[in-house]
Amino acid sequence: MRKLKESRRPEIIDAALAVAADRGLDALSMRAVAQRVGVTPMALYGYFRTKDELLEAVVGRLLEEIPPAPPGLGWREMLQHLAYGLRSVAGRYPAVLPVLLTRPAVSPGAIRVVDVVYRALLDAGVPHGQVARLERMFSTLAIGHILSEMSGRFGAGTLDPPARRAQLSPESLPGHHTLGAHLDQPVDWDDEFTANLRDMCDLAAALAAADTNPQATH
Amino acid sequence: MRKLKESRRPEIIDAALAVAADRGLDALSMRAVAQRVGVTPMALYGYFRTKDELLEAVVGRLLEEIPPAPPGLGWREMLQHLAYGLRSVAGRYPAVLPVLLTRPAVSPGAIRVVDVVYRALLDAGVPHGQVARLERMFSTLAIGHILSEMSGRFGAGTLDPPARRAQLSPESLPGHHTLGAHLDQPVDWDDEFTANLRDMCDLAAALAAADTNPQATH
DNA sequence: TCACCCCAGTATACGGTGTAGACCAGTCTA
DNA sequence: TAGACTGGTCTACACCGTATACTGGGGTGA
Repeated sequence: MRKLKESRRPEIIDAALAVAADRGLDALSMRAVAQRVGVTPMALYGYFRTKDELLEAVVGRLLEEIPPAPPGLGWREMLQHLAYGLRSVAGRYPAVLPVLLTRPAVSPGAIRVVDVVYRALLDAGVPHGQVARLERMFSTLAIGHILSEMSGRFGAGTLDPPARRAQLSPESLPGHHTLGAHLDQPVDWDDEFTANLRDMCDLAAALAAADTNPQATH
Repeated sequence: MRKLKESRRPEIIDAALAVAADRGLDALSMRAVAQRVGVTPMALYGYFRTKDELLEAVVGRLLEEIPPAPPGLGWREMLQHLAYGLRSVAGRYPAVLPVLLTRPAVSPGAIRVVDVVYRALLDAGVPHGQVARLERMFSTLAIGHILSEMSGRFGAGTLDPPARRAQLSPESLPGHHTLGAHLDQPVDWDDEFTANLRDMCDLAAALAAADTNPQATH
């Protein structure tokens, strides 16, 4: 089977998304997808050469599911709209997130998303030479945050924070000691995501200002 | 086996790193690690309750390999030292990187690293209530950048940028069109990493300034 | 000296995974 | 009507994480 079939690709991608959505990360197996489609596992290999390839297609579809921004938004709102859209889409299909951070965005849907970010940053007045970098920074942070949050990196691991800190002598962790109770308060990840987003926008604004007003830099 | 043994943990972690380093992350199986140690797979479960727990320990060891910062550094230099240190360690064991972004940092080594960031941000004057968030933002960005860079997300994928853009009608990608040649220039990832780091430090400084000088916000 | 227990490590097995390779029933075409 | 193509099946392989049951040897108390 040199050339891949096209006909049922969308159907398969849908099935994969459905499986990821309601049976979770680890359950996204070729067998599970195949069963959902109503077909033998090996039949999928007529449409995708490997599971990885299927996942890439899933990511493409996922980005296309981000609703397009309503017209007339300011650049901050556009970036917010995109980030929240990505977050909610990712929340529905957490299993494919790692793929998002390790594969180049080559599908048409992905390029469309990148273009929205470019436009927003240009609107913000970020110098042309820095737009691409800032887009990478923005997407890295957004995806990284969502991934960390959903995979549990921001969680407590096997120990809760106080017990964890007790492992080490307090005076060897002056930072933790100074912050004290701040560290034990529960975090609202929605708020944190919003705050990070605001900071990134401020950063873009600062870069824009530094460009039109060079002596203000540093 | 309620309580875990300690004696050979370091040896096992070393073996895991070695396996990941020279056979890739996919080959990092309990069986492979066990073989490296010269023991039966099930013997590992006397030292780690699950594979996940082993991976957490591996992350810890990796962070411990970051050389400690020389004393007397300013907060920007401390953050830089840490970020570059992480980047070079990650370069030695690229396969373990995804683990860094998906497991909580609970080992003593990891906590030490987090503490260094806390101290730097406190030195910078970031308000106590925002230090933890900024640390997460900082680490997410640093790890995310390194991971993206090393896994090829920042690369061109199967198409080079011009060909990729040609897939879509140019007028549907105004951002790409406006940026034009800027997008085709090769990127120096060292420079980009440094620039992102600088921006993050500026962000911290801005938050600190907004705190001591509230009317300057927004 | 002997019996006991503890403990590190082993052996086996279960239910899962991705996927290679051979095969097969229809349908379309020469 | 024979042959090729197409879409799918079936079987099998090598591997995964890990639960359960076991074993051989050293240390200790009687």
